[in-house]
Amino acid sequence: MMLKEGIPRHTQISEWLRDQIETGKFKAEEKLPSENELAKKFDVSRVTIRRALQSLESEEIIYRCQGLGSFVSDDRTSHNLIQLTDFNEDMKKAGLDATSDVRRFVSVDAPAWLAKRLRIEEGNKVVQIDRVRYGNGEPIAFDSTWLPILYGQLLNKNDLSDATIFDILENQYEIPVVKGCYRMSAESADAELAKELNITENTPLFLIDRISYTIGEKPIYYQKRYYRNDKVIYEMTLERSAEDKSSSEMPLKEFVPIFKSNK
Amino acid sequence: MMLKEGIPRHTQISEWLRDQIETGKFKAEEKLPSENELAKKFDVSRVTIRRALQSLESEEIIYRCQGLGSFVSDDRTSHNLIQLTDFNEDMKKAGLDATSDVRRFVSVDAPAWLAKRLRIEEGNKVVQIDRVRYGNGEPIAFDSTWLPILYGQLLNKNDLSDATIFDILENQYEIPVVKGCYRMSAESADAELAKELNITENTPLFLIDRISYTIGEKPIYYQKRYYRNDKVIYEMTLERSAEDKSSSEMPLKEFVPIFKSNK
DNA sequence: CATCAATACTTGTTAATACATGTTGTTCTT
DNA sequence: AAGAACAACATGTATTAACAAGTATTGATG
Repeated sequence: MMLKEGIPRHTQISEWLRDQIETGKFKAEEKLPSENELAKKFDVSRVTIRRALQSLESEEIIYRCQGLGSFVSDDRTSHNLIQLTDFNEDMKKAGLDATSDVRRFVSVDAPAWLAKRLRIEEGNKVVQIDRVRYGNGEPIAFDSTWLPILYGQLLNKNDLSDATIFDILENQYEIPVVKGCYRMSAESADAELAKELNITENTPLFLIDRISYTIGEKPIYYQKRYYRNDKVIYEMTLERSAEDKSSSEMPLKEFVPIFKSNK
Repeated sequence: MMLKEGIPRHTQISEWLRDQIETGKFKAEEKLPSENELAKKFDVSRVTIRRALQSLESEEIIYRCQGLGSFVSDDRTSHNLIQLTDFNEDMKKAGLDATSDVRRFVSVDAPAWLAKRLRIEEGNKVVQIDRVRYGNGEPIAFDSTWLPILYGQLLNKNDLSDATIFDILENQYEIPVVKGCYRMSAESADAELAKELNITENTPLFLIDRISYTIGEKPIYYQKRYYRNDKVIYEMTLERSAEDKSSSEMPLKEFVPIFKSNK
């Protein structure tokens, strides 16, 4: 096995292992080659192998047992991290077919409350996009998104049926979303929401309110999404590790929307 | 500096450093002694010191710069961890005075939906506790808590004005909460909720639904808490680290209730 | 005075080596 | 057949050694 120059060997080895695990060459709970075998394979010292394995261990990608070996962790679902997902991904995970209808695609003057969130001047132009989101053809959510004209101009009404805003900005224009600030609350459906979501007026809706930022704490868009309360619940799990009973800090294991079935 | 036997030196050294940092002997952004200095101080090899520092680095308690040294991290607020807090703590952080009125403290037969959540048999006795929660004297939330009789008998109506259930079980009876599963949704206020929270009927409320577990995945209690939507918003922030732009996984930085002021 | 080179410090990488400790299966004994 | 002892192999701990590479200061040079 050849190693490049210029990059630390332990880094290359842990990257190689990470890749093998991610692509399924080493499966969950499978035993990895022993330290000595790996050392021989890469022609490095055992210390270097251990350095590589330590990285993976601290990321909880593998775990190790003295006398037994190193193994691929099973709960690869979350390493204290949660995924920032968009609507389509969430739906796909839930096994639902995601579609959306664009109901409004206009340029408006930013009111004060919006300007503050997007860190722009009041009255500046912003693009507003209103969409109904469907899961298996049924309305699940309604959202309004506001983008500064700078970003809004990059979007095109037609693209939005297939791709998400997240997707387009990140993949087509290399504007990554590096931070998201969510707010959760409840609100009752007004006439428009009731009509679009096919529910009666004043039904309570679950509202997620989000500002997405790109590099340098720069807001990209502000989004308000109203979920049909009978269709989706957000769930999150916190777990305190067995060792550390002292603090009440816990890593978040999951934060996922759960789509309810029709019953 | 003396090291004990039986415990790995690198563990003792990283524990010592962790303690020094936590108790403020080394302050945020302060430079730690160099690896060689530490090696001399503890009379161990530099490799052992590096092993100790690596632990702290992977926990993001310190960071290190080649050529410069090792420094205490500043953002000790959250290391991918979020705190599992109870109502009183949340209120205290927000600078509000937390009080509660116990409205119901009864023993009931567990209906099917509750039995499932608490992993007990349908019809088994559970203790139900309904409380109104106040912040600075104003009603903020209403919650119902159900505990299997095993845990419920440990509680006493009078204790619950001051202490939280969380508190009593963990501190008085050493039953730690090691896991919490939260569900968030919206619901409209029924007559009782409207009366207790001093709002009009059918106002949307923000509902947090929680199962708390102790060691061994054993449910301790199930709680439904209705927050007044005009008083509380839950906020959370996700951040993607600068290096790792590949995955869309982000550590959760905060998940906190925000109490709105009267306006 | 500004610039560059030397140097003294820092952390980073890696090897070679030794022994400790936990796990498992084999083999010898009873 | 059951149990004890052992060997083989796994990871864990720790040392000594050397060199690489980044940072900051110092001092000589133009």
